[in-house]
Amino acid sequence: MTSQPLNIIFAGTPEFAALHLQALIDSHHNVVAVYTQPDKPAGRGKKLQASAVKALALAHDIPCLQPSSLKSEEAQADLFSIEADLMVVVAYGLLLPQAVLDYPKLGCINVHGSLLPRWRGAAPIQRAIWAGDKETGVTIMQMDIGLDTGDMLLKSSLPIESTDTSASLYQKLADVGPKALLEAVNQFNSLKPEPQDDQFANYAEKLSKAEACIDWTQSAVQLERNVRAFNPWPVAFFNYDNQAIKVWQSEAMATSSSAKPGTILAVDKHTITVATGDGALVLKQIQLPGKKAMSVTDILNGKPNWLAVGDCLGG
RNA sequence: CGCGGGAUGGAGCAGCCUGGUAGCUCGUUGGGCUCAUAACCCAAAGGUCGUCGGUUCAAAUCCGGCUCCCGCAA
Repeated sequence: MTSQPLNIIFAGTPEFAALHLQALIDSHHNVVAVYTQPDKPAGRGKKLQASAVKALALAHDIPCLQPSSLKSEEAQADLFSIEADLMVVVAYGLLLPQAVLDYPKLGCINVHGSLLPRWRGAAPIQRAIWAGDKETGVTIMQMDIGLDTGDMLLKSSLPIESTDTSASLYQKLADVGPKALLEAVNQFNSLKPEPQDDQFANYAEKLSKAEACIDWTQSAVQLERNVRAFNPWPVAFFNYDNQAIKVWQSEAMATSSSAKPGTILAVDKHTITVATGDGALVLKQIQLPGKKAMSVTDILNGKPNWLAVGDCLGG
């Protein structure tokens, strides 16, 4: 059962990647080096912040490299000086040139957060929710020069619940992903690479702040998905009283109102119902700038005459 | 030193500018009304006003330090 220990180079950046790195560290394989993006100013103080992957690498005394690109000969020379059988890439954020892909004896494999060929690209998990998919998963693939186009080695799927947010789905995939990765690494030689059928491929475009701004002319069903897909980032929001108000929890309701999209149709103790292009969106948990997310009940307790029936919310 | 908001009974807020009995909307508990209720009426409990220090006869309120939370920007 236990396969030959492999010398592995790991490349990744955020928390999701770190969990995969942890799994490899805990395995009988050797993580000989870690690649991650350069520290960037982040957070409130503009302080340089190390990635989750870097933090984990340092904690385990694994050499950590942070080139801003792998295209330069210099960066590649560093890489080629590391003896490795396999390179594992998870949410790294940098493109790997052909020379890098060819370097490890077993090539480079990638853990991708969707059931390829669906949702190739940057935001597969979020886009699956955004599109209303019923199922998603992770795909382990042999990387090639294209964007998430390599041959698939192993898939693991799971259902998307109607209450799943990108945050919750990340968490679920963070459980499935590392297991699938270990399985793939351990049984690497017996896996049969399966080409992707381009016919079913689509691209998971990166989420943007602009996209999170609620367009009330869209359908309530779509907006409700946006709320879940854009959680925890960038978080769906609307404008009211010169403030950007984030929506953390909502519900789509079928109604046939002729009110202008964005109009508040009803306010009760626990919810605010807003007209959309198709149906109504019931707001349940929202957040004001400078405040924590709170239930509509709490907001209304503090600001009784705010958000009243008839008011029109901006997009 | 990137910009900014905030910390007040269990929750959400007001009060701070113009120091002097801590208020509102809820929740909780008890009672009443009702066929009934998450509705309504009455009553009660519950707060060292984030923390440390300063000014003052007197500080939630003015001044300074600290901790924590959050929005923007990245």
